[in-house]
Amino acid sequence: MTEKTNPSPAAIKAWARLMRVSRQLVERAEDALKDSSLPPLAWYDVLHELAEAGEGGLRPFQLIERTLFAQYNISRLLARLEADGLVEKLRVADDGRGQTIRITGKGRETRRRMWAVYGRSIAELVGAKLSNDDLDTLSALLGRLRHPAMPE
Amino acid sequence: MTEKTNPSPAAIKAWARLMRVSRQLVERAEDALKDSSLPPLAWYDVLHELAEAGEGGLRPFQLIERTLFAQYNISRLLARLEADGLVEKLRVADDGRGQTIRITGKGRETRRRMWAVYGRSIAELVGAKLSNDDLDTLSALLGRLRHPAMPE
DNA sequence: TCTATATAGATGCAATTGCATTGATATCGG
DNA sequence: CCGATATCAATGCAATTGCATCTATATAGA
Repeated sequence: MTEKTNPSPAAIKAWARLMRVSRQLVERAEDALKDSSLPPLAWYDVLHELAEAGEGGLRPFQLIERTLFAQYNISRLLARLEADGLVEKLRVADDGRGQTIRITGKGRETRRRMWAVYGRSIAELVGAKLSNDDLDTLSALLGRLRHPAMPE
Repeated sequence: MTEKTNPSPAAIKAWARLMRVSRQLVERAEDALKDSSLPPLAWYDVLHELAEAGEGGLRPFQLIERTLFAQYNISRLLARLEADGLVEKLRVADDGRGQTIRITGKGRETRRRMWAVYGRSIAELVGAKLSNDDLDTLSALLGRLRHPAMPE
């Protein structure tokens, strides 16, 4: 009987901090983007993955794996990105069900402008608050909370 | 010129981990509640604050301060909680604009049943992954990322 | 007191999310 | 090759969120 069902005070506190801080940081980063009339973070996440993927693009299900967004969410987010001309959908030869999503020049440009704001938020909200050593410690601790199947 | 506008690699990594891990943990906790046919985490947050507040209850704006939910969000969440009989709204004597929200017996019971599931999630997702020392370290690091005006 | 401004909370409407399901192709077992 | 099952992606519909605004009361200042 090793299964713990009641969390320790230390676990509860760490959980509460994690919930609060992450929510607040997201909110502040979103606000910064809005203040610059830029799209929300979710768009950045997708554009970032697609930019890294290069000309080969990515299949929607690969984006789902990388971003943790729900399937229907990616489906509609891609529709919006396509409507804005930030990505293009390409039929893929070897799988009639699927498609490949590729970032466009305009998409790269939008991502670049978002990063100018988003990166500054990260620098201010995290980089300016902890030393690099502490940041590494934090990354390591968070890494141990990942689900086994989680990427990166 | 001390203002950093570009985040260090360590800051980017910590940010990315924080975003990913927190999203994933929330999702897993929400799933656990759903699997038990219980309301979402947001309800727990509010019921928890109200339970701690006791019979005196809390004003909606106090809930906003404590939970970080948006004003319109609290307004409608409270309407749902009231419709379910989990809280009651009381006119407050000294401020005609406001009201006081008090948790009901049914609300306390619902909170209790939610905690049975939520607490187990915390134990499994966090408590079982890190030692108490590491949890304390994590809490301390996250604490330094809080916005100055953030409660707790 | 009277007007201007601030605060508490609700709400109309548009956008997004969540859920369940569907349509379409792929793959597997016999 | 054929039917059963699995995978990829889209979508109808309900619920929630976000934004802007609105109503009502409180407070501050002339």
